[in-house]
Amino acid sequence: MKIEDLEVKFLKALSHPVRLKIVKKLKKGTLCVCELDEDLEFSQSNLSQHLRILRDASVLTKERDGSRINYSIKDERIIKLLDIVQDIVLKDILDINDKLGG
Amino acid sequence: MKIEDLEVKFLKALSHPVRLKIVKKLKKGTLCVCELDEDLEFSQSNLSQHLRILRDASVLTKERDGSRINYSIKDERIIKLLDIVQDIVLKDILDINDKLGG
DNA sequence: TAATCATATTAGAATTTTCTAATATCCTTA
DNA sequence: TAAGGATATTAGAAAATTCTAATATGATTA
Repeated sequence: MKIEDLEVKFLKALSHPVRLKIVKKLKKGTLCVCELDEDLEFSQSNLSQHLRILRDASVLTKERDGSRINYSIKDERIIKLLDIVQDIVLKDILDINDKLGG
Repeated sequence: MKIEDLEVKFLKALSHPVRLKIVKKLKKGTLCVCELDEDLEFSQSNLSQHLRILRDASVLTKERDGSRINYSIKDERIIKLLDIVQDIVLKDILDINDKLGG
């Protein structure tokens, strides 16, 4: 697989409301699937599918701990990356409000 | 629209091989549509559609110059962001090769 | 080792995205 | 103002993604 395809795969993994929420939850540290499942409003199998997509794209890693599976963000720079995305989007909202507000 | 939706929209815009290629082409600076059209292997209307998606997601901005339209990256941090994505993916490839190679 | 808890996989329907082809718009120049 | 060049829009078919429901796997405990 070419580098560009991997980049697209990586970005695509983050481009989903549920998956982005999952990754944000993990910014503070490792969580098991059961904890991730808590306030996400959809089925367990769906969560599992999203986790697989995030793993396959190298966003998350998993590790077994007894009967539980712990997930964590694979690379610290992913947190930085999400912060940049947030900044860009926020700036954009502010710019729009400026133009509307006068 | 909520912040998270905008973040997803932004990331989704970048998550397509053609669109990522377009944005990378623009890292060096502004280009008109005709220049972007050059070595991209698909129809003009399709290119135009991708450009709209990138605009709508605040990745690019456009500006008219006579009969031409120039596109550029809206926020410098987008370049930084793409570099981080590349680094993460590259590191991942190297790690995998390490494990395979011994 | 049977039962149970935690997580993963599969199949297929529903939704969304993408592309092509046709057409429209908007600027420039003759 | 007609013609041509540059870009955008639209409709709809094709392809990809997402979700649900059912089932499977794997570890723990009774």
